[in-house]
Amino acid sequence: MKKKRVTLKDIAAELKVSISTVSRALKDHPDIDKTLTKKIKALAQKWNYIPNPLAMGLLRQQTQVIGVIVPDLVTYFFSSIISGIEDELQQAGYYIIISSSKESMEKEIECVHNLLNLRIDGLIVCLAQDSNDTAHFEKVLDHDVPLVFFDRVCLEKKVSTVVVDNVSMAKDITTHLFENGARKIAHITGPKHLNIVKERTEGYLKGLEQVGLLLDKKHLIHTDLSPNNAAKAIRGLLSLPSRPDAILGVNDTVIFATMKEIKNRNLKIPKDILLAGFSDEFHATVVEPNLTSVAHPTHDIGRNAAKLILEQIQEGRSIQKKIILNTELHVRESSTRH
Amino acid sequence: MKKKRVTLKDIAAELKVSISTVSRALKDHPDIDKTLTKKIKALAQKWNYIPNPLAMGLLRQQTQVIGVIVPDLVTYFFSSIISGIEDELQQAGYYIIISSSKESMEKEIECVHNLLNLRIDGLIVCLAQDSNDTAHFEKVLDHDVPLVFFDRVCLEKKVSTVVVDNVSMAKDITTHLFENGARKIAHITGPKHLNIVKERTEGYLKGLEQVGLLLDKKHLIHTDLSPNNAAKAIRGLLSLPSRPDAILGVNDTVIFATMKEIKNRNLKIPKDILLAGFSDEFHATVVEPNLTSVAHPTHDIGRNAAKLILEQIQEGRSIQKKIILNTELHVRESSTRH
DNA sequence: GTGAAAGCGCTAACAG
DNA sequence: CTGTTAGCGCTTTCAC
Repeated sequence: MKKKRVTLKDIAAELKVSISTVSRALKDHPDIDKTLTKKIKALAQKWNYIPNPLAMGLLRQQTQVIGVIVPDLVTYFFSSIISGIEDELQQAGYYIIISSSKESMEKEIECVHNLLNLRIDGLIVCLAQDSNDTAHFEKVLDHDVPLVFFDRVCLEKKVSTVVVDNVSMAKDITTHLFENGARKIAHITGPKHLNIVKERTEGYLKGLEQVGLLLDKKHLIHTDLSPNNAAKAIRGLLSLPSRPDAILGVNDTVIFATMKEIKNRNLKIPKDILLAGFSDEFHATVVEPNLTSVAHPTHDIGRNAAKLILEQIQEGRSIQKKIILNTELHVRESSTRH
Repeated sequence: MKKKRVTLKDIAAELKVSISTVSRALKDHPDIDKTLTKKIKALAQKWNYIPNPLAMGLLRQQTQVIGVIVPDLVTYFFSSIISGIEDELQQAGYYIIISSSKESMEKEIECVHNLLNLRIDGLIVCLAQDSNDTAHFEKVLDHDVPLVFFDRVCLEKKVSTVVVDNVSMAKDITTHLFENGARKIAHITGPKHLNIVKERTEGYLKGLEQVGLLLDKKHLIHTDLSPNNAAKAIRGLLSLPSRPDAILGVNDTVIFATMKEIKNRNLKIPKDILLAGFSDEFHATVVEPNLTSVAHPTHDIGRNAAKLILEQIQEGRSIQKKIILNTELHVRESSTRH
């Protein structure tokens, strides 16, 4: 037996008043008789009345649902950001629907359309790695749906973003490697169109310059972010006549692949090769040796993205803000020689 | 400017026909004139008409949304299960809303109510660790909302579940530890009311019995699943006069805490202590030494839970099925002595 | 073949 | 103070 949810109609019928009276009473409309209000509220309570969000949504043309699109669900970086988004949005009475683009633009486009068709009230996105077109996001803006990017961003002129200072992060980490004795510092990174790749590469180059090292072009490798291709890139690096004595990875996928390859060759970290990355905080202290990495404030990234969305919903108009969050370089065994 | 979504009304007005004609034409109703149908479809296409899910939902009393409640979002085990659920449901045209109970029953109850109030079409749950009451799930059944549990389950008489064979898993792993020389095998596990705890403990005891070891009661520890309390439990174990020479952890949290404590004491794995756990596959090959663990078919757990929900929605009635999926014992360095 | 009308649950302007 | 009405977008009888 489907236990039908109780509606205003049910309450009105029981109390022999009109639906609108019930509706008003439940929102403490001053016009309604206090005693009646009490009676109505009591019954609503007793019958466990909950307004039907579908009806409300239809009326107000809003769903209380925020879409979130991430490249994947299973890495700590993204799941902890989602956790932050959730914490912030749920106390504002919003729900989130999470979709995974699986690092594919095609899938990302599909996700955007699905969510738009669902009539979400806002959209929070981290770009897929091969997302090099913005038409689908323009469409989001066309529909006047609040949009926020985090980490991997685009359309920065029009859309609010939550990011970290990739350039200085990469620069600091590069000079740190130099200070620990590295003279041939390689950088394995991702597709060139991604802002995080561009910025981290820029920081890496600035770091080299600052410590007076020249770039060996063979030491700057653009690959994609998949473990297989990262591994291939690393094998290439390790076979070079000018084998690097330090590797800076663009993210954790790259770093873990790197560690495995280095161990396979019986090279030691940090003795033979220093290792550092932009990583997700969690694994870093579990692997051996512990990994030096830039800790992103993942939970805060999520919270801030959520706040920006809420702000836009309240303001009722698209705003453009850029929030830059602080990171911390966590120096651990993988990059220190004493 | 809010670009209003186009409605049947808009199309009807443009073509000077009635709304119902448009509605019918779009679903290829045989009554409607073929030419008219074509014209209507063409305009709908051109204007990018998408039915409003809110209106449909109100009409049909369904939302196409499935709720998912997990103890947390940030461990690989859960996020990869969610990934499986998503893969299955999205191709069936359903969306998922994920809530995290943060291992708290109170929060879990809140999540259930929130989702129920949202009028979800189904609910997939893994119990929070301190969830020892079922009233909130009875309420789900009362409302005739399809319900499926995975991994940590309850109400098995009435509700469909997706699980693994914990008893034999735990037994196998225990005998495996014995075969690798362990004679004092400890088991650190969680709250007694959880099925996975009960079953794994049972398997552990059966394993001991099979190889002819007697249980040292000090070696079976029930704690909660938090890293801090796990660590405390492990410190206790390691300080015992009868210090164990193998530890079986109930999950990855426990195992990682264990590893750290063992390393802190300068004990070696596997030389001094063997280690094995029920874990989430991913970290196991990243830590040093690689961890022996039972690999859960996480993606499949998710897919199957989703399938069970879809089945119940289609059948229109609550069914009770129990799907037991196979696991694999991945033997790695942490438990082998040669 | 096509249109009019009712209804899903709710709110809000308009009457009394 | 309370009821009536219209309408959010859609489907589905029931008429013609």
